[in-house]
Order: sequence, then structure tokens, then C-alpha cells
Amino acid sequence: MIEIYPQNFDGTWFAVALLDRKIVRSWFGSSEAPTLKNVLDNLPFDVPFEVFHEPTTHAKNILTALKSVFDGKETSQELPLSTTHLPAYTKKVLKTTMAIPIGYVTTYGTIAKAVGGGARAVGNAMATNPYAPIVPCHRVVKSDFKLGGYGGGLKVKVDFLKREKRGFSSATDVEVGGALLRVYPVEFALRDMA
DNA sequence: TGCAAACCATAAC
DNA sequence: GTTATGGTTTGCA
Repeated sequence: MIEIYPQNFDGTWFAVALLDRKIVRSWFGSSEAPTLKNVLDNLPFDVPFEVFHEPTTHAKNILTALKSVFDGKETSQELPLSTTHLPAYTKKVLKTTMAIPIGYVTTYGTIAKAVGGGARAVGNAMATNPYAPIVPCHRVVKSDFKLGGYGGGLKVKVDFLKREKRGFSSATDVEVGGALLRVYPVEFALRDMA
């Protein structure tokens, strides 16, 4: 049985779908119905589900963590993602995306170089990311540092990146799965923005 | 800038 | 199997 928990924090709605205490889907948005619908329409398993408006302690922890990520805060908490049903390549891309630190962005092509495959394939994985915003697909931009796309709309992506500004000034490398991933200050992507 | 062609994993037929 | 579809990239005018 999949348990779905929607919750509002400071005017933004968050929702998670849990199966066996692990996250199979998450989403967020400015109103409840579309947020819930996104989750309901994209459940990975054809099993019964139920929506609960009173979160368990476990669910509440996860929802709180989602809100922290949304606010651009560091979260030390490891969130239990259920990824076993995803294609191997998609898992690799998502894992790599999770390695992008707050305050930095990287590009579709850079990720492609790190995990193999092509930039468009990476874009595909982002577009179908089941775990927004836990997997920070908003930190992936085009090679010219223009934004690229975003499932929740470009404005949401911009606002996200603004909250994550940390004042870094130069690129650096992070290690993920034995490969190095080059990441750039989020300011690069916000440079010519209002 | 703008356009065309190459790119590559998925999902849908 | 095959084809269509992208949150892309690069090269070239």
C-alpha cells in the first residue's frame, strides 16, 4: 500500500508517496490539488494507495526535509529513496545530480561526461525525475549557463537558485562514483537575470 | 544570433 | 524490433 502525505508549509504544498517507508515520488507546488495530482498520476507501481492528511512521524520528518531543501538550507538527513524500479542509467544520473552541492550548478553535458551517454539523455532523466526537489534537478543548466527547462516552470527554477546563492566565485570538482564532476557557482546561471 | 545535424536513453507502438 | 521524443550541444554561416 502506497501512503501519500500532502502538507503545506508557509504557503507551499509538498507531497510524498511512501511505499514500505521509502519515497517513491515527491513533488511540490503553490497549491494542493496540482501537487497531489502530480504524485497520484505518477505512482511507479500499480498498487493500492491512500491519501493521509495526518502525517506519521516518519512522514513528517521527510516533509520537513523537503521544506528545508525548498528553502535552500543544508539538510544532513539522508532521505530513503526507492530507486530499484528505475533503469540503471537513470539511477546513475540522479545519483550524480544529488552530488551537486548547494550554491553550485552543473550542465547536462557535464553530467553526461561523468556518467556516459549524451546530454539529451541526461535531460530526459531530469524531466522524469520522480524525487523533486530531493534530487536537485534545478541545479542542472545548459552549457551556456542559460537555464534550460524545469518541470514546475522556469520561474520556480530561478527562485530556487536564488535561494541557494552562497557567493562562491570559482568552479570546483566533486567526486561521485569514482568520477569527478565539475560544478560552477550558481551565480553563473543568475548572472544576467533581474 | 540562428539553424541544422549529431547525440543517446526511454517509452510507446 | 522500430520509431518518436526530449529540460542538449556543437559547428557553421
